[in-house]
This record gives sequence, C-alpha cells and structure tokens, in this order.
Amino acid sequence: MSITSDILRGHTEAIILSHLLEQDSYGYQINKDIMKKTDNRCELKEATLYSAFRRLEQAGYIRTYWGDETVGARRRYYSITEEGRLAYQAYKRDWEEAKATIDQLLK
Amino acid sequence: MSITSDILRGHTEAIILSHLLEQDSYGYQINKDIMKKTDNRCELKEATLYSAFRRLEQAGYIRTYWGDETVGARRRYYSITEEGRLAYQAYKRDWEEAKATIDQLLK
DNA sequence: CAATATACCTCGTCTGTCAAGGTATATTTA
DNA sequence: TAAATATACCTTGACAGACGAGGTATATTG
Repeated sequence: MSITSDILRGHTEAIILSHLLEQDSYGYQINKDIMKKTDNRCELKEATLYSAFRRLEQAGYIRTYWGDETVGARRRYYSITEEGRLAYQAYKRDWEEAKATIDQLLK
Repeated sequence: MSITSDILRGHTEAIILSHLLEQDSYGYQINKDIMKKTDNRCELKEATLYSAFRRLEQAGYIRTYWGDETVGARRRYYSITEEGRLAYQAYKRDWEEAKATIDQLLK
C-alpha cells in the first residue's frame, strides 16, 4: 500500500526540504532515501522530483552545485537556504493544522 | 489560516462521504457544515464540491434525489450507498497510513 | 427596491504528478 | 566480452482535481 498522488500532492516540497535539513544530497539519493525511510510507501517519481527541485530553486529555498566526482556519473547536489528553513517551518505548521482539520472531518 | 488546495486534494471525496454518513444532506448545507465544523479552516469551493459529487455518483458511492420543498429554492439531496461506506473505510485507512508516513518524513 | 442569503450549476484555467522517453558512465552477470 | 543492470541526470506532454468567474432562480432583510 503506497501513498496516492493526490495525497502526496502538496507535500513533495516539504519532504524534500526536510531531507535537505539533515544534509546536502542529490536527486537519485534523495529518492532512494525517502523510499527506504518509508519502506516504499512513499515514492517520489523522478519527474515529480525534478519539477519540485525547479520550483524550490525558483523560490530561493534551495541552491544547487555539481559534485566533484572523478569517477561515475556526475551528481547535482542540493542544499537548503535560510529562506528554505523558514519555508519548511511554515509548511510544517500548515501540515499540523491540516492534519488536525482532516482528522476532525474524517470521524 | 486555511487548508491549501493541494493538501485538500485527495480528501474532498472522503470529507463528503464522512458527512453523508451522519445524514443525507444537500450541497449548500454540506458546504456550510464543513466550514462551521472546522471554524472556516476547510472550505470546499462550490465548483470543487459539485465536481466531487459527480465523481462520487459515477462511482456509485452516493445517490441523489430532489427534496420536496414547497417553499424556497429546490434542494438536491445526496445519500451514501453501501459501496460508499466501504469506500469511505478504505479512504480512512489510506489516510491513517499516509498521515503516519508524512509525519515520519517531516521531522 | 436593492442587497443579501439560500440553492443550484457549468466552463475554462491552472498546477502538480507522472508515464514515457532520452543521455551517459560503471558494474555485474551470463 | 557482450548484455544487462545500477547509478545518475533530464524533458515533454497528458491527465485530473481545485477553483475563479460566471450563470439561474427564489426568499428575506434593510
């Protein structure tokens, strides 16, 4: 049983930001980590992930840089900005409130 | 502070079904009740509401009938079907699981 | 008698997700 | 050694649900 697209929607960016709070990371790794963390219940599809990265960068919530891999495929790393940290806190408050509201409605 | 469209998405149908579990009702009333219940934190816009009704009826989760108002505007009532009850239980399980999963990711 | 509340509805736009496709390098397997 | 798989990046176009803006009609209130 995995999380549906429609429920996922609206949380993708927060999930990514949360992950970047721990450490800088790159697309492929973030994807794997999230799946592992949730026992495959949450999978961000690649296209979803990359479009979220674009929005986050546009908003100034993340910054990117290329890794200096001398071997293997290149990696584009992402790191969270100060604005990103603030945005994450706001997302989290929204989530707590939305969760309580929905819980209240689904008796 | 109200619930965002993107978070609402995926819960609209469940919210309506939940409301119909209590009693048959009609669009305008359902809308008002949900806002009142949540202190205006959750507002289903009319267009959203009516498109959800259509999907729910299509799926066989609700049935509709016209009220017999002799005065005032006519009302189209909705009632939940047995399949609707089952679907609601499934929605609820999904929500419980999604909630736990998202909570796990937003530390 | 105009404004507001009750009550229904539709059309078209917007946005986030995702299936499907692509590129390139490294490792494992047959 | 050739093919398959894993790592790593990316884009395009389709799809579906939420909603703004618009419409209709009746009843009440100021």
